[in-house]
Amino acid sequence: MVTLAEVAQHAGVSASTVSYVLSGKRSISTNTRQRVEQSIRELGYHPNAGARALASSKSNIIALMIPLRTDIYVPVMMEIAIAVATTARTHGYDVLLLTGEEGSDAVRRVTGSGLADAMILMDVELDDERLPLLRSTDQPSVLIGLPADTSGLTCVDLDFAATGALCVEHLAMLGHRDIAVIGEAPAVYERHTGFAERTLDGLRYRAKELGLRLLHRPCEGGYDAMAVTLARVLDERPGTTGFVVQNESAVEPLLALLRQQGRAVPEDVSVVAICPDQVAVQASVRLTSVAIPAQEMGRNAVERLVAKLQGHGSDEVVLIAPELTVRASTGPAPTAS
Amino acid sequence: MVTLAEVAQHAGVSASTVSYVLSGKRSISTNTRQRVEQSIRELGYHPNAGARALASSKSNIIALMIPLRTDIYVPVMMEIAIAVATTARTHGYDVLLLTGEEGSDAVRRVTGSGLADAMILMDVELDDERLPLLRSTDQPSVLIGLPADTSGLTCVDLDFAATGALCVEHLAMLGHRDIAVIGEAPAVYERHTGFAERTLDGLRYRAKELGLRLLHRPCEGGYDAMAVTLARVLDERPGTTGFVVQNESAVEPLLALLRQQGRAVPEDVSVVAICPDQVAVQASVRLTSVAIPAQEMGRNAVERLVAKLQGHGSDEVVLIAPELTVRASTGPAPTAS
DNA sequence: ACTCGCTGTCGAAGCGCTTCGACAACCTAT
DNA sequence: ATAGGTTGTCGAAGCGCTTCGACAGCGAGT
Repeated sequence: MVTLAEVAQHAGVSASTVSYVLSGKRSISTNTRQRVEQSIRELGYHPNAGARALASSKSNIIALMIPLRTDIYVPVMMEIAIAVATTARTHGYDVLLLTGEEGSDAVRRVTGSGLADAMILMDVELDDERLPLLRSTDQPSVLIGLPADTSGLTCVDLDFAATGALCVEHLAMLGHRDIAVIGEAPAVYERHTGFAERTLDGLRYRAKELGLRLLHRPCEGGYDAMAVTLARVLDERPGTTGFVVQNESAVEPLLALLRQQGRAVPEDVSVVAICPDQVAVQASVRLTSVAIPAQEMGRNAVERLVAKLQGHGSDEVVLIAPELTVRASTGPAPTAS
Repeated sequence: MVTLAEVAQHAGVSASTVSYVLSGKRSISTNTRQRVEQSIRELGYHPNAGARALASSKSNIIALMIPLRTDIYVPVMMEIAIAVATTARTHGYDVLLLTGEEGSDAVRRVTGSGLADAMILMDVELDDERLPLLRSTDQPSVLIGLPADTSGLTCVDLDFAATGALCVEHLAMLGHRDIAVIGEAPAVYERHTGFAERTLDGLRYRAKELGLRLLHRPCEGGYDAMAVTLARVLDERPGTTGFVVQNESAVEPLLALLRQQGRAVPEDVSVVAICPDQVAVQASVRLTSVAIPAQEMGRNAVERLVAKLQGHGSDEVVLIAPELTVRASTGPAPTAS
């Protein structure tokens, strides 16, 4: 293992000079810098992370806490995680992967040990147990998702309320009056995951404003669950012509079931999905959808965090505006009678 | 921030004693130990990770390199990652998330800087650029996946060759003679991803042994791509009655298309999938499938790695035996006219 | 010519921990 | 009673780096 001291010796300068070449925190003559850089290359020097962390009390690591659960759309999580990792790298940070399993303990461990300089939390619940800790520590953090009380916190998320509103508006504009919402699994609502509830709020509020009838049913996803849910919906509201689907694993089953029942999409019923674009275009009917901007959320979270670590950057809530892309699954409501 | 020295002072012992209480590397009297532990609790002490890493030259971190690409089944990757993270924690390790983006550089960076003690690589190609580096360093590593040459490496993977064979056998036993394989996206084969090719080898070898006809077609996934692929397959081999699907995003499209064409599953055609159980049971027809044991792979990889870090544990290739679960998508071949 | 203020470099002091050797205190075996 | 072995504790060195203050050298301003 090559050390700073060896590089210094090889280049004929002091250790501190090498350090300054590396960090750029003091000016170094071009000549010296080149000599040092040459030595670094020749010796294949890599600064030791532990020593750095100890001396500078900075680890250059960002902790990312991902949920253990797999009842919410996994590819979105993965995409966010990857976006976080790659964006972090462009800022010189590495990413430590924590699973939600440890909960608050993980937060304590990481902040306490200086393992990471900052953290990003995903899958935040409305009243998350980790929040008090986050507020009381001086370690910067960013949440992906929105808790009930955002005071003193920085959050990045899709504006799910606006997303809900947008879906309703689109259907309303096309003349649909009876709308059914196929939601996430019941467990997601039971644990008060913000995004699901906020979407629902947006849907309901706008539906009321526009005078539409709205029926919301959680759904586990998969064919069997969807079949049961759809049957119930059509039983209660036979006139339903518009669907909003928020559970990606219910999308395809819904389309198949509708087809099976002889209801054409989009001639008889319209379907709007809230899902990643990839899902929307790969479905059996190209879906009109509001995309979940996973990459942007991940990137944004890191950028906000880095800003905080550099001193500028303040607590704020960033809501990404939803965008609805019209594809082949929505059309004018069938004229009644 | 509380330091070891402060704990020592509070407990009335020396710093080294506290250290030994923490590590258990020397015997400590019950009395002293309890006093120290009490102080640790009272002061809320957390050992500083950087200092620890520097002094012990161990970071207690395992690096996990995941692929950036999203053309292979993402939930499997995620499940592996989560299994790695949770298993690592039970052994006292944290996980550093690296994306494939940096390639060999990441390996160099991590080993050179002592950021991690060991690493796990996913999505290994048959002739991976990172392998020479891995062989030449003394840092322990485990691959999830199988390169062409495994000498000097530890690998964990599902036995995909056996998986292919198993699928063929199952269909053969049911009387199917003409089998079509719907594979991963062409890009996956082009970059020589081991698992895809090994599955194919297993399929072909066993098909030949059993005297079956086999047709393999890569497929991007999604409805449109699957429609084209299926049309070609049925055009070339109209007598095809058995399908093996390895691309999870082609499964549902295939089922829908078959239904659409009036081919009943499993009465007219049988479908075997290679996919996680969750996908198999959520499909529109409960699928006979060989499960991809993501959790087991992640756990196994970590355990092997930890063994290596502790000195025991040697290079070896662990192939997990495939298990085929019969569900509702396979049945006897229709008697030829 | 003399001071002032840069610029570029160095030395030394830690950062908080692990670990080695030393050693006092005690126990056991002779 | 003495040598030998345990057991529990301590002090000090050092892991590889960052960073602060010091200062030599030099050009510019008066």
